[in-house]
Amino acid sequence: MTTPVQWLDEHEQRVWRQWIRVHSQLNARLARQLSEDSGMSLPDFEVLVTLSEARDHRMRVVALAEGIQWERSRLSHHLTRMEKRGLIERQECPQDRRGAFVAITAGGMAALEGAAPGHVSEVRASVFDVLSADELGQLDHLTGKLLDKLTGTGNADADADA
Amino acid sequence: MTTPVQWLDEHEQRVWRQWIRVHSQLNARLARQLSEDSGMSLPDFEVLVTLSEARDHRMRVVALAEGIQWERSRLSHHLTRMEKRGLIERQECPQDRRGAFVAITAGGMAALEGAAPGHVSEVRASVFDVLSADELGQLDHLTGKLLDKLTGTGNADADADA
DNA sequence: GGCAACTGGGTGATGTGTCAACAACTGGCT
DNA sequence: AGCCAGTTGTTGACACATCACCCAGTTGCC
Repeated sequence: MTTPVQWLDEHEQRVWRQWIRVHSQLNARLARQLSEDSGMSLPDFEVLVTLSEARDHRMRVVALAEGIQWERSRLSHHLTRMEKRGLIERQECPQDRRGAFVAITAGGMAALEGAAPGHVSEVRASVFDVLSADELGQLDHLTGKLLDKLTGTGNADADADA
Repeated sequence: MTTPVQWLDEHEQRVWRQWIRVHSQLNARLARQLSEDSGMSLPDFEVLVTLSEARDHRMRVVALAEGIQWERSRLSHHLTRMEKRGLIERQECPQDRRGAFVAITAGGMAALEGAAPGHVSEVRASVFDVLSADELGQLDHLTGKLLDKLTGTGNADADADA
């Protein structure tokens, strides 16, 4: 069956490739800055930020995974590496003996505090300083719309007419 | 150093996290679709598309790396894996005996042709069908602006400290 | 010619992401 | 009580990315 495929037109293709390149460039730049400046990866940073915002600086593994939208096994592997470097530690959970807490260590907090300013500066310089207030609003709107489609309701075509 | 760090305000932070999530969700979805549907990864696809557009369906390794903006070693590793699966092949380059051509094989072309429709449909469904013509224009503008900043191809006359 | 410097491409080690499978535990059911 | 389904978190295997380094061939320069 040759279901007619609607290919991307020239404009769409240009935008699509541009979009992909923005992401990869931006990602590469942020990763390099963080790595060179603080010896930490973007995923490390994400984990540390989330833990640092949690009560008692610790969370259940599932909650952390949920918070940063990672698969459990990815998180587990990553935690193992971070634990080896002393950034976080695992703690037993008495309430549910299958479970575990992940806590940010003092060293992890220090690393985070050392890394944050440079990272934020880079984000600012690469993104927000480039955009006008108007453009920031557009970006908000666009990403919001795309995210709704991507996460919202899978197939249900409930359009949020805001 | 006591350089005052200008943190992201609430709005910027929301947009930033939204942006990151759009990227990771979209990537995950496209990767899964391609993998389940055609047993191929997003990077595989990128390589095959670029090769298929080349004259004689082959390119020098450097040119390919340049075209898809990869580091050479990443490409080399990836080509090794793709060669094992019969998607591409390496050929000697008589003009420069250090060099090599990479060519897409018949199997690679077939795989690409099998994969393309589903991939394009997914991109369309996840992105372009969601946006109005106006929004597409905004996205074009925004990504263009960001990319200029990231790659430094912004016009030289604008920047002071270089 | 001869030598240094560079370029094209590859390799190995290590960090990162995904999938499938697993043991340990919980909780509901009878 | 015993059984079974579901959950929590981990592991192993493998694909992918990055870094540092290497080798062979080319180029430039004397």
